[in-house]
Amino acid sequence: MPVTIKDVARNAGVSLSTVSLVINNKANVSPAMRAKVERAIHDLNFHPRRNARGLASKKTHNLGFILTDNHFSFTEPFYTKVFLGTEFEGRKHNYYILLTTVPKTFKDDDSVVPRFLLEKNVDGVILAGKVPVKLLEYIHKLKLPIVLVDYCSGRVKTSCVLIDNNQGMQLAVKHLLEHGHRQIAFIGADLQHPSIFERLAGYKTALQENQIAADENLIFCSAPDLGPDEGYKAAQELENSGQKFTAIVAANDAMAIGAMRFLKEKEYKIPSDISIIGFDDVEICLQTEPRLTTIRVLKEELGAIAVRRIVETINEGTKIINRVTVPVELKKRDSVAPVRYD
Amino acid sequence: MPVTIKDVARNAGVSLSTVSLVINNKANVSPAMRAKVERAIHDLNFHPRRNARGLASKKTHNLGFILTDNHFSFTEPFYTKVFLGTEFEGRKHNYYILLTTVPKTFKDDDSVVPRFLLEKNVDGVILAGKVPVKLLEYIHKLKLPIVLVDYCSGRVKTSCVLIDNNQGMQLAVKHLLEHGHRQIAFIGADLQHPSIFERLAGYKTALQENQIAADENLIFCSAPDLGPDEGYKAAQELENSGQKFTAIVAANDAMAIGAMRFLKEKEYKIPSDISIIGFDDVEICLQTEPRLTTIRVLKEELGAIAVRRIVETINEGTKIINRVTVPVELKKRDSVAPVRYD
DNA sequence: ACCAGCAATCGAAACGTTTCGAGAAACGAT
DNA sequence: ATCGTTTCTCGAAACGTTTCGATTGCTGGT
Repeated sequence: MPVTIKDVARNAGVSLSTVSLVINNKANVSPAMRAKVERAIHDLNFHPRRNARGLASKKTHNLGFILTDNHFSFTEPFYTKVFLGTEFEGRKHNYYILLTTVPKTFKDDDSVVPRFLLEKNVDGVILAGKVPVKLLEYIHKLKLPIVLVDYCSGRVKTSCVLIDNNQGMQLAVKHLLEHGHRQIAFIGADLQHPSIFERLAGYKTALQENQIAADENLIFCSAPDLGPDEGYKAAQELENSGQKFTAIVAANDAMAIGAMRFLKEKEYKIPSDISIIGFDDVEICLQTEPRLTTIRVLKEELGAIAVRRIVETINEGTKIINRVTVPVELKKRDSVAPVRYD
Repeated sequence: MPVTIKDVARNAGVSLSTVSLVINNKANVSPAMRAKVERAIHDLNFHPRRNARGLASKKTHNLGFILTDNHFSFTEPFYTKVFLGTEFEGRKHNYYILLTTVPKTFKDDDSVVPRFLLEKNVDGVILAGKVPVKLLEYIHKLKLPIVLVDYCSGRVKTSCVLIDNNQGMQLAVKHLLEHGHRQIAFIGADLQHPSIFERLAGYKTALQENQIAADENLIFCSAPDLGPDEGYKAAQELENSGQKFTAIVAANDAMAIGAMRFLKEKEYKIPSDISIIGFDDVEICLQTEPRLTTIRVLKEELGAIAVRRIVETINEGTKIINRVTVPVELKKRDSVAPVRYD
């Protein structure tokens, strides 16, 4: 019943293989033949089946997108945007994205390995955020192209799409310095994650470049994750520590928002008493009171670049591994004010 | 190189078909044989290829998820959650979800028809929000199972997973009535969308049940979409109209948030001057100032139910069309206060 | 002892493409 | 004219499963 390549061949009076050549835009088919076939394809409204093509060509035209459970729950708005970026870019290249999460304690065990890997149902894999090295090694063994987003592993060499974390945090700190702040606290989390580490590094660099000694007592990185509650607690610790501070930079917006909640509960006025800057520019920043000044990260763009990279390596079979860093910008809003001298 | 069903058959000393029977858990295979085959499968670490299975069985184990461009951009946090609900429930049933958007002016044209439909790469389709009837008819012709989420079409009969909009809005309005409010405005949008229409209906019902005549001058539904900017404008119109009002119910949270922005700019205090209630309970509600009282909708659950329904109809081949309505609850937070008499 | 009926197993075709190598046709150089 | 190339087209095998009908071997009723 459904129209197949056979029907097209018959209708056009050519062989199956010729039709296939036309479909796949291969060279060495005469214009006349091509026209005839295209006519038939159009007349019959033919569309080759993905499954059949996949079996014959060993290409699925799917890409896997993997992140860890905890990244997804704590920083969902961020990674959701990245995913959407892959989805839309994927469509342009005729790829669908299969999304899945893995536990961060991944081990090489069928019950936990993403099904699309077992079933060989993807042509490449994009992984976002810090992912278990075991998983990377597993995928590497499968000989599948890999692109990492917002992470880079020393153990397994892959292409990476990175955020300019260091530069971003420098922008934030310098912005505060320009407003006269000198006691600037940093609240973050697990420094195992390179992105957070880099943000902290950027913080230190910016201070040093302005002849200010980074004070370890103003750095709070004991939180295990990057959620608002962790931000709340970090701000709490900061205040309890008795350290004087006039501004906070947070490792991401979620933490900044949590910190704002704490500060407001304590009757601090933002930004007049305390200035604060986030990182990522998720949508909520526009709805906070005051609206959160932050470092804008082009999240969809990260995903889109990852897709382009992986499609390239699929098509060209090139093994070239590269690393691209996506720039970042300071998005000024209402959570920063000049320091008060009183 | 990769291990196939053939290798398993050889290793277990049985025929291809027997292995297939075991893989698919079919009846009529002796325990002894089953054990032997399972052993071989495990020893060889065999996993059948999705593509090959798909070609032979005409099942892709993919589901399509479609929404319209404008729904996605204006109410992204809502539909993203629904999508995530499908994704996670899909995984439990061994289905992947292929996400795509269509323009709301869909016409039956290859450049716009989702590729997974052309390529016969899904076993069923979930559509969320109001979708073009042309698209429904197109999918219907393909004989694919369809489930609608947060929409129901009179033209094409399908299963639907619905929100109890009417009841939800009644809860909201009654909550305000209990706080003494009598002039309650409704801000919404395009009444062509059944969900919005039902919410408005719930608003009217609640008022009538309390012997209050619904005042058409307090109803603002001219916005084309449901975003914050539309909420802002609706609140503006409301205020410009000169009508007295002490509370607002919004057709969704995004509009409520926009309205709050307007009210704050005009120096109204929320909730002491004006109370406001949203609908959907998206995450931003927790970050607004004050935190937005709203009607909680189980968004992931909507998606999950849709997947279960569609998987049932795929497996059982049943043509049963049903409609399930997911209940809703009032989530009290800080944007409602007793009316002031002054 | 015989046979109907059933359960378990198997062989072969089918699913709808791609791809590879072979053959035919056209061409240019000698 | 002849021959070696190049260009175009085709036939057939291959991809890795599922499925259907056929076959074999049992079971139990007579």
